[in-house]
Amino acid sequence: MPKVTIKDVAAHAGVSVATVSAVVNDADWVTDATRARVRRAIAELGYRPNRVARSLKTKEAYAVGAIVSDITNPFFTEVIRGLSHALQETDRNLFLCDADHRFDLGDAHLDMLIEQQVDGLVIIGDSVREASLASYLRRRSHVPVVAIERDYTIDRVSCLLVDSEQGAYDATTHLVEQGFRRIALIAGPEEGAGSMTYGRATRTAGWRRALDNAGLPSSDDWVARGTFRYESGATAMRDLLSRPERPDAVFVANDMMALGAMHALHQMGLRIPDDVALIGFDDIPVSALVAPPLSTMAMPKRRLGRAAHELLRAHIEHGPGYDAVRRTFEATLQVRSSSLAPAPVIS
Amino acid sequence: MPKVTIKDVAAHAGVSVATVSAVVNDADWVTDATRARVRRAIAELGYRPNRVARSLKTKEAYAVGAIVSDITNPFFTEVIRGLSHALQETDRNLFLCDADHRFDLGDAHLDMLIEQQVDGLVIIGDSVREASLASYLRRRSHVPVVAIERDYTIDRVSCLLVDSEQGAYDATTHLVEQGFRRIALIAGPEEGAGSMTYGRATRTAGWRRALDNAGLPSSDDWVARGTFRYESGATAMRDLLSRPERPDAVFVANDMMALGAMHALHQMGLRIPDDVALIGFDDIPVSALVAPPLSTMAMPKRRLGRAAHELLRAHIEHGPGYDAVRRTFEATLQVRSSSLAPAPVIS
DNA sequence: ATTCTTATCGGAAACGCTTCCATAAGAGCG
DNA sequence: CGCTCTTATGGAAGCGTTTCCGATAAGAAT
Repeated sequence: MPKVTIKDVAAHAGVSVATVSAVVNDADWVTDATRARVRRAIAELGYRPNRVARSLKTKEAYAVGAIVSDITNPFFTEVIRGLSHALQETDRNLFLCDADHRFDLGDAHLDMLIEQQVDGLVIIGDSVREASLASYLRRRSHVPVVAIERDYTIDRVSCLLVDSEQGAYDATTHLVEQGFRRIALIAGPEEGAGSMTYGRATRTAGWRRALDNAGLPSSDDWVARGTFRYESGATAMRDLLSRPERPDAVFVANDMMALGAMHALHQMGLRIPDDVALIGFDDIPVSALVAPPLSTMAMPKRRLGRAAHELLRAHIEHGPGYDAVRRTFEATLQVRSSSLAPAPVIS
Repeated sequence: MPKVTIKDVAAHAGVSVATVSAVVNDADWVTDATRARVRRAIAELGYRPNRVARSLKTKEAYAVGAIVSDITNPFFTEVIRGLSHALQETDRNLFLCDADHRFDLGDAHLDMLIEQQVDGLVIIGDSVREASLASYLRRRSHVPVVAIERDYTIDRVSCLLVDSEQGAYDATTHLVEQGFRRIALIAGPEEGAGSMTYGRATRTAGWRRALDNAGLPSSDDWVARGTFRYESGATAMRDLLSRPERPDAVFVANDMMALGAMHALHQMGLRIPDDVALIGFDDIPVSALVAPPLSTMAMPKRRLGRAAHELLRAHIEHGPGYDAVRRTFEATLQVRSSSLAPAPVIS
């Protein structure tokens, strides 16, 4: 079965290729009679339009590219699911690239996606360096770009962020309200200085504001640092427990580390939340599954994905010269057992 | 900046488009001098070849499509990572589609991928019905297809499977060796009859063989069924515990359900493995993180992804008329705390 | 009956690239 | 020095679409 093209259909239906194209694209000038004839020919021959040829002509790829910093991270896959669904509804394909935390891979993928003429780009997490992206956008076609959970200060790049400071504040305040008084923090990598301005970096600020607000201490004696990965959470927890004064609660900057902390606590025979309470950030699916279920700040993951698509579509339709958008979403408190006051026993 | 095409480069370098094409594609007949000149023109203009145009001419998409039944499932994302990396090395793109357990979505994606002229297809998990795939392959271009963890009996479709029967046998035998005697099973959906022949379906067979082998009972009184999802594991566990005789160990057909079972056990105040031991299947990353760490049968996830790519590439290069391959991988026992004999206390 | 609209359709160019084939210029040869 | 043979390069067709514009036919208007 040699591929059947629009010409074959035209011949089979006894019309011109222009006409076939018209009925495929729902042009309004085709007679019902011929339309039916063409439709029948299409069905009989099993014709499917060739998107590649169409793209070449229309200069639309009917596809967007996405680069994600870590496809095995549950947080990101939820975002991708949201994006993917939205895309599917507008009949667009998704080029998905996994950078696996490697910037060189991210750059390589960026290259390919541009060559692939995608009509939009979404960057999820920290997968592409600011400099790489900026230089691409400057010297090459300026495709619309929207970033999720990554804060770029590049012209024409829209950013979808989560209000980490406020989220951290809410999480910590929740701990305060539950009666905890020695509230430690397991933060992400050292911020400030030359480091990039993640949303996450400000989680420390939110924690501090909440404690200041409650008249509780927020000195560096109460903070340990991790790398956002599971193991580093365990290490940080052990670090915290080895200090002179033991915390009775810990706010952890993301769930993966909180899970690690939980593991360390279990190992040392400490109970959660009775001995040490815990609250995380991200609300990855696993967090509800561990014992005890982990309290956390929930992010609108699917919505982030969908929003990225909507923005992209708006940018694409608007053509060059749109205004980059910068939108921040709220994280909402998700209370589970790990952060509850020990006094009134919860079943 | 209007897009710079091969013509612009040719003009700028004072050569023909054919020559530019030749140097881009590393043809061997170009003089070093002109090659250098063209290279410089390319650099100065920031030219990047248009893959769409190239694809139209060469009839190669330089991309493969993948349809995954659930992108939020950690098992699948590991497979995808393997696939993605392999693809990246051969300079091919990945169209990734999430079917979200919906066959209609899977079909829709199949449609788009075919229109997109991908040069290969990999189907991960149960995302596309056998009938849909068969009809596509019959009536349309026969692109190479390789399925992972899904057993198709379609001509020209290669399958990469895991030896579930043997894995289940090993898992159950491990339980026997640890001294457990009342070993229950939480299986997947009802098999046999008209249901499709998952690799997973044979996990029941492996469990049974191990018990028969050890002279232990393997009647239906010891088996509960789930849907491979977390909640169903909890339900099945409660079901099992409500029966006259309580099991002292359970082999669960996948980790997600095992996690659910674990949750149910915790809720009822039962200890693992002291009261009931547990072993799962898949070795998703979370399994190492829960308390107690879950024993499981590890699958070569990344290798599956890479193998899919290699097969696909072989099929593509061989052109039509290749022989479909059917390869099965071994699952290996991953012992953690959840399945250890309670007698000698483990730290 | 003639002209003018209007609705419906076909011809053909173009999108950016690859590739086959022709061609021009040297090189080698008797 | 004319000839062939090689080597480097350019011309042009064509991949499967879309789309502009012109052609045709039918009916309306005169």
